[in-house]
Amino acid sequence: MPELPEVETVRRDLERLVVGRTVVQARATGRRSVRRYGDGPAALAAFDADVEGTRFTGTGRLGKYLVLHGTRAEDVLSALIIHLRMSGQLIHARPSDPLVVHTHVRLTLDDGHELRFVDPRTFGEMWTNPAALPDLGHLGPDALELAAEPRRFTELLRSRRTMVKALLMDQGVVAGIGNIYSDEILHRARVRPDRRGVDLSRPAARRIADITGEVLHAAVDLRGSSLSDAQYVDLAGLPGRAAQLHLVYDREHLPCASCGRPVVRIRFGGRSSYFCRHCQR
DNA sequence: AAGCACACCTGCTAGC
DNA sequence: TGCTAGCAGGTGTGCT
Repeated sequence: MPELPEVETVRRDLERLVVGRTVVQARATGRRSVRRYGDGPAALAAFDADVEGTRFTGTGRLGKYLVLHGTRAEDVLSALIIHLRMSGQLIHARPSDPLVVHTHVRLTLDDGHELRFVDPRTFGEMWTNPAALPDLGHLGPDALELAAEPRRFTELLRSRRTMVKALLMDQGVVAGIGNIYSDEILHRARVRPDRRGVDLSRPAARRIADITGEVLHAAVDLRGSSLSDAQYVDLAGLPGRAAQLHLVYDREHLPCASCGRPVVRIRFGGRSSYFCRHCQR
């Protein structure tokens, strides 16, 4: 579920509530959430030992990956890397707060709070990297960073044969955009999702580059998009309000905000894509 | 290169 | 009312 604006909202909450705190106890109970430590029972203890004693010193984000930088007692740098995938949530809770089902990791902090990882579908994961910088080399530039260089973004889009929606969602091309925001960006840029990058006019590619920044910043300002199932919530468990900005996503048959014709949904690479046949060319 | 299909999971809902 | 098929914000692999 979470794309860049949702992950960025969680990062800002972590910066405020978790940075400066030390993990006095780590308790992983969900093996799949810490699967990089192996698939046996020892994986849970290995994760716990890795994280316990870490003092969080800062936060980072690359695309949809969250990074909690930290140091251990012996001044060893480490980074806790978290990907929420489809259904993961990080929740800042009190120990007395009831444990919801699918709580897979609990980190007890030295201020008495807990940082909990909740993930029904168990696609999400967390792991530590001994280096200060996590191994996220397969990712392209972060979408907000690339949007700040619109000429570079424009030429990148026009250099590829791939259909532009797939390009925007390719984390190796630009990191942080998923199914919701790619549809919203392409609608505002008036470009069909199945148009090929090389076939984009320079003005059309430039619109995508400029609008990417606008859409993502606006969504961050409203603390991310929570849909009807409320799977995405912030660190306090509260939904974001950015879904009120959606013009096409999950709006099949509803009128296009520009022309009034119905928004259509097509299957595209195995997932739904929403757009306006009249306004997007 | 690029485009599929599929795998990984649980939960919700639309339709029968 | 109750079952089931289909679908969901993501990513990785492996095959044409």
